[in-house]
Amino acid sequence: MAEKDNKHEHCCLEQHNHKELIESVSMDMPEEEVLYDLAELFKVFGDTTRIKILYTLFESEMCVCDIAEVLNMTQSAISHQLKVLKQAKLVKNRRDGKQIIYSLDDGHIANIITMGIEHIME
Amino acid sequence: MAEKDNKHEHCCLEQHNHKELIESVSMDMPEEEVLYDLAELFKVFGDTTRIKILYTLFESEMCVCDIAEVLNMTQSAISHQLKVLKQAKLVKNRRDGKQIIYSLDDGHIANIITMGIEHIME
DNA sequence: TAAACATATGAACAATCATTCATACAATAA
DNA sequence: TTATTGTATGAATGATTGTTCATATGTTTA
Repeated sequence: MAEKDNKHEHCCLEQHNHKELIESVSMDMPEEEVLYDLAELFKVFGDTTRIKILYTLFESEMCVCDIAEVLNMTQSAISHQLKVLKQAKLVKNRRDGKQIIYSLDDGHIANIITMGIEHIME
Repeated sequence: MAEKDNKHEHCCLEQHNHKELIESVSMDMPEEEVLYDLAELFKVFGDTTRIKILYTLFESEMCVCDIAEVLNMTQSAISHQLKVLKQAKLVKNRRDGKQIIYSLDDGHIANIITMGIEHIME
């Protein structure tokens, strides 16, 4: 294997074994792709509008227009965010005549949000 | 109370009771401040560098320089992100001579990340 | 068919963010 | 004290993001 480029300049005078440390960390560190997907997922939860949409859909499935009314936002803004939520597989939709009905698409959503609530409540 | 401004233009012809819907949604919707804090928390998880730092600290407490070496990033970049993690109360630190030792500051971290992993694994 | 309705989407803009660079601060060693 | 080491931080920059506006797509009604 080739030498890795060291972005950090040096390191503190090591009483501990750096090689062992780096090895054991990279053992348990997930693949880069998993880390990326994980961050992308949490990014989706990192916006109040999307959190509100999820809370709204906890109540019941709903068409885009209803969500917009409930949250007092434009149809366009909601539609854009629903697309993000759908790409993250957090919501799904179905057509009912002219309307598109959105609903939650994952059982973990409530758990993830609950965990977050528990943390901020200390 | 004054009239609420309607950002959405109108709404789909309502077979269902909008007032009831809006009422029951706003019943279960958390306070704006909670929603904001919640989104801020998930935002912190929404970056691969910070996720990597958390995974690193799962292994053991560590000084800034070690984290930088393990992740092959500059001390400055790590330090900036540790500040974000600390503000979110996800890590804490203590001084040991010249070094600042960082460690995890919350029991929910592993659970939140695990939930995320479970979702992306479908 | 044309008109109305519900939703989706591309472009534009302002706001936010992660990293880099330079430098400041704090503790120890000489 | 001065030099060195470990960390923090402000400014600058390029990249990303949420909303708005205008418009396109798809469905139903007249």
